[in-house]
Amino acid sequence: MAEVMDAAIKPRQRRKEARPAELLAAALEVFAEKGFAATRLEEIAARAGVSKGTVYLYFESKEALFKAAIETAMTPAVEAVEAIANDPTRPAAEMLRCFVVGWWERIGTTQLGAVPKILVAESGNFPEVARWFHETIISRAQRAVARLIQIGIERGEFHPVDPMLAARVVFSPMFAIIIWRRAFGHFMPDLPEPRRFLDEALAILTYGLVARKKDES
Amino acid sequence: MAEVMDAAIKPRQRRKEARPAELLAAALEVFAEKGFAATRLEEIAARAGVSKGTVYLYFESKEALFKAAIETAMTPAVEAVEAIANDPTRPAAEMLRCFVVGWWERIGTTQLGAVPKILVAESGNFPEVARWFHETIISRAQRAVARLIQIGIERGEFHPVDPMLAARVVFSPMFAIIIWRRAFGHFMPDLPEPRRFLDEALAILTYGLVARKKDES
DNA sequence: AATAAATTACCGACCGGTCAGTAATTTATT
DNA sequence: AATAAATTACTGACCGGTCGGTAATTTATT
Repeated sequence: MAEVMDAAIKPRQRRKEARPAELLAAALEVFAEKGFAATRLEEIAARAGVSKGTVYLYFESKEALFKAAIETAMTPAVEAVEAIANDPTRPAAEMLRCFVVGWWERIGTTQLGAVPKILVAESGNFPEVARWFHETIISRAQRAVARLIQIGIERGEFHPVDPMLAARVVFSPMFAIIIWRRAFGHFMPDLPEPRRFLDEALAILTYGLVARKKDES
Repeated sequence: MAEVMDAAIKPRQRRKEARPAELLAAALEVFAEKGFAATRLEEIAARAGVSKGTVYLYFESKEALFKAAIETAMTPAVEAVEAIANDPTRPAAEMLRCFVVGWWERIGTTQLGAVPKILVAESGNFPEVARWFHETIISRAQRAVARLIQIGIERGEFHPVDPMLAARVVFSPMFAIIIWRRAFGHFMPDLPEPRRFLDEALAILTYGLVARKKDES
């Protein structure tokens, strides 16, 4: 929005350094809204405050722009996310909460939250990108959670569940809320506050729905 | 496959009654794979064993075909799914399991499993369809689960959670596995057996990850 | 029963519009 | 003035949608 207005006021600026990043941000936005095939390069260009031709000064093709947008958006978040829950001094349940909340705040609430939806949508058309995403993002994060659960089990804090399966279970509510917000959020005023939802999810995941008769937590 | 071969052997069959259903099935398949914009009508026609022109004998437009494919696929499943868990004589946890397993078997394992992925992908381009899907499928099912949880709470079988939030939490693993299978299943041999995953999810949701010191379930 | 006439499901070439990508041109910067 | 950045005008491929024609089927006629 701001870029577009600037562009209207000051057309034909020369800002070689800033263009790629602005184009990538705009691309992520539009791809997230419309999917790959339905987005027009002209719209991306317009949102970045340039004309279509300019896009080709910085990117080979639409597909290259697409891949670059996803990779540059996600990669810096990966290490940060992986490190989030690596403080084994605290109780396992607390580390789990830290991880989920941290992931939500770093991915779900930001521009990056668009990426899962894009990849689900385009997995059929871009299997290589989907594979890359799954291996370097989802799998990696799930392995981290699985390790964390493994520690919890070894310490006797958790039931002896299958760590990898349990990691996926823990992941599910986060994945679901990110997708739901982006896909159905517009016309869904009754969508729960994500933090409340995640808190409830964490509570259920840690203590379960079933009330014990004897002792209460 | 069989249709295509038959078509190659016996071109130009006249089967007015069978065409619409075959076209809808083929459409659902291709739309699920490629998304709306990227699917070519010619491919749908080919998979249904007819030519492109024939599609327009039975459907107004690509968009009409898209909507029809989704609606006719989902609608018959809705009532069945809603009735699944309406036997309040059994324990709440058992009803919950019934619902999740039933949903998985009726939606997840069939052609219908493609619909959630399509709608996530196209929610930006077809807000009306997405809204319809959310209201008549997701919301409806979640309300059913919420009612079920409410009963569990009133009976003292469940903790006093927020039923609507908890319903979404229960829904998440099912939603996630359906999406994951369709989006990343092809190149993911290590994806868990869905039934094992759902069993683990149910176990965690009902009893929680945290082990109680005093009594063991 | 055989054949001709009428009907209609189906085909596929074609048209028009759209859009990714490119080449020619203009404008900013040094 | 030289060059690099950005725009504009253009091209060609592609695809949704149409339509004249064709072949399968039904009905009428003998």
